[in-house]
Amino acid sequence: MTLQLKSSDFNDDASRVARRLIGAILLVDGVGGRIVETEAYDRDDPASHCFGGRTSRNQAMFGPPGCAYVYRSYGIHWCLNFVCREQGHGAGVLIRALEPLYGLDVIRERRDGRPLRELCSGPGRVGQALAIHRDYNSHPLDRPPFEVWAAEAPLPVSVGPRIGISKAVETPWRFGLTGSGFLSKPFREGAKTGPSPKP
DNA sequence: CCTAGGATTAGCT
DNA sequence: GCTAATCCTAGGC
Repeated sequence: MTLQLKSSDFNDDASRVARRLIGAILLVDGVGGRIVETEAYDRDDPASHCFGGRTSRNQAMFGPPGCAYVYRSYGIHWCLNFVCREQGHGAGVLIRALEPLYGLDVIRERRDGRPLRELCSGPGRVGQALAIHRDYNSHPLDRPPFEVWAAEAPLPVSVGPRIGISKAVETPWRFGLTGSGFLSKPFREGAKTGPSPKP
């Protein structure tokens, strides 16, 4: 049975939500695919945009869980996060990569005809492929144009340090679908966790 | 007011 | 591996 995630599903630690989102389906106006890579960011986390408290930029992360937090990266890319925890806490999950599955023609056009492997493998690429922009900031994820469907089966998940940050570089809050060809970068060997092997 | 630098990417050496 | 592109926030004065 497939379930559409609602706001209460995001009222939890960002690292747990990030782990649980691996394998979920993300659509924006029907365009998207399977989430294969995420990162968690929390209020008491020097690498997080909400470290140091509320500002005009990060206010969405202090809003209700289950909404989008959209930010501009390097003046060029729009990146999408899912707000976590109870309202006012300040936490989120960065969507770093998708396996593109729905609206491939639209995605290819937005991504300038790049190869399949490069369509959504990186947070800026996801933003471009799904046409993320600032108007989606604070928008609820259980209402159009967003749809997020829960992963259907337990999946093998790799864990490792987050990418592209300069603080808290060792915190292992990056999660990925083990063996996926759509990750932004490979995980170190042995970084696998996931469902315990059946005895 | 001023400005350093960032949860990145693409293209070139 | 190196770095330009490009914007705008956050923090300092």
